[in-house]
Amino acid sequence: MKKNTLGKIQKNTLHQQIVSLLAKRIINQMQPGDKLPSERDIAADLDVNRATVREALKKLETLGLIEIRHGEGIFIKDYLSSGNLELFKMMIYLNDTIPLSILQNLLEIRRIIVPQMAANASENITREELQQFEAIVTSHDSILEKDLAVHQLIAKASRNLLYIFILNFFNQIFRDFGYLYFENPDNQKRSELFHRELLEAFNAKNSKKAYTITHSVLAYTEKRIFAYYSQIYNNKG
Amino acid sequence: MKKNTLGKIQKNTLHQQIVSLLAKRIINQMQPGDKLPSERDIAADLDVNRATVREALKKLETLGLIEIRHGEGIFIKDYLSSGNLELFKMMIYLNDTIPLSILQNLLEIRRIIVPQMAANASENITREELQQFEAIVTSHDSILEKDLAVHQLIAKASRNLLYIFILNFFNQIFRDFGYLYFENPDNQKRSELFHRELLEAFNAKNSKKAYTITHSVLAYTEKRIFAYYSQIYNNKG
DNA sequence: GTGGTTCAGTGGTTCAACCACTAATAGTAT
DNA sequence: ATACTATTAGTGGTTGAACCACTGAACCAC
Repeated sequence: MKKNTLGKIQKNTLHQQIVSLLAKRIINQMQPGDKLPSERDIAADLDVNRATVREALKKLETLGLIEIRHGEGIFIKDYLSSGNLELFKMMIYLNDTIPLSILQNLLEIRRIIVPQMAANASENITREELQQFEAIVTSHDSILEKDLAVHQLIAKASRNLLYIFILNFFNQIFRDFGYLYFENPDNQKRSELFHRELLEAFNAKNSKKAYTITHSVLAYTEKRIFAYYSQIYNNKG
Repeated sequence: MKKNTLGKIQKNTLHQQIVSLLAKRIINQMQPGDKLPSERDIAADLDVNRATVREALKKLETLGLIEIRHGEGIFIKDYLSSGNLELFKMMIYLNDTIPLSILQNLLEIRRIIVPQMAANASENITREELQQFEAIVTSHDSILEKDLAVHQLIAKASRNLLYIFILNFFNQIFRDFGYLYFENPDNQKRSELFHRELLEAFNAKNSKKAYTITHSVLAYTEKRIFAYYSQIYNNKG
């Protein structure tokens, strides 16, 4: 079976590896409508048990990448029509770096959604949540953790469940890549300023200001990240 | 929900039933951090095989509802911090009807995102896509299918991958509940008008108009749906 | 043609066993 | 007493073989 020949550290479980393997193969080499080999064939091909393959397939199905039809087989779905954000996230993580275009897409939508979320929050935030906000701002956690916590609090205070789940998506990505952004002290100070200003706006229940402040910091973030990327490309070229 | 000409044949697989069962139990009766019984105990309790339970758990894990730790057990995650939109969707479908508050949340965010998407699309749409748009508008499909297709085309033309995946979320829900909305001829005409107007705006590459038109029809939709709900409540009370 | 039957191939489920990891405990050496 | 190690019980991870349930195609009878 699977001999771990002391070469690599196999941190991932077997079915997780199969998920990555199949996902890459599907996205890069197959077309919607194509039929995958049978579970038995995949298992034999990878030299693993069929149950393990099934667990991997179950995940790919949940992501909207494949459709499993009893008695027929496994088919590639048109994931541009049926894929969900989790699939999008996985596609990002399959590569080592986020392509600039994808990053732009991500930041653009974030800039559209989050300010409105902040505006809603300013109108609905409770006294208790305001205290939590203050506790976050004055805490000594890392700026990344503080920023994530602030955003999560905004989403909660918006009183719109959907905002919470959408923000989870951004936060989960930002948690993995955001440390790079906050290595720059200027960026760190900018976010700390944002937190203080937003807290003020919330205290004043000024939704328009909350919107503007949030939009402003997100625009700043975008500029800085693009500048960072340009720098990389220039150094390479 | 789904319109089936002949009625209700639903043949859920075993592990799908287990997903629903466990999801309901977790959401209604358990708290984040709580420990689920072991896979063996769950299997014995439900009188099914452990492999079947594992497939169900795999799905719940992908949805961000639980965390499975090798050697330790299965724990409820704080899904308000880690759940994704697919979990949100499943929570909707666990009940037979969407609560009005959730529907409001859904429509509100749709009204924020989709107009911007249309504005982007008007600037980036290709000649070929314009022809596809026209083909959709002049086709004889049901208004629901046409509307879904139009939205999907907008998302594609926006040249932002994320819009596509976000729109999938809305479309998948709208596909199941939208037929109700289009039973009303006025709503049907309103959407057909929207399609024609938007096509015009796209042809003129008028992004501002595209935004306004889209925002307008979404606002109309919201009003009609709320009116519909109010009617229901009045009839009941 | 139409409808039923058979059959091969596929996913769905079961069973029993073992592997791998974790936390807690008991035991040992210092 | 303290620190370290070995053991152990319980958990998820994986395996192999077998059978069930569904689908589509080929075939047959009418």
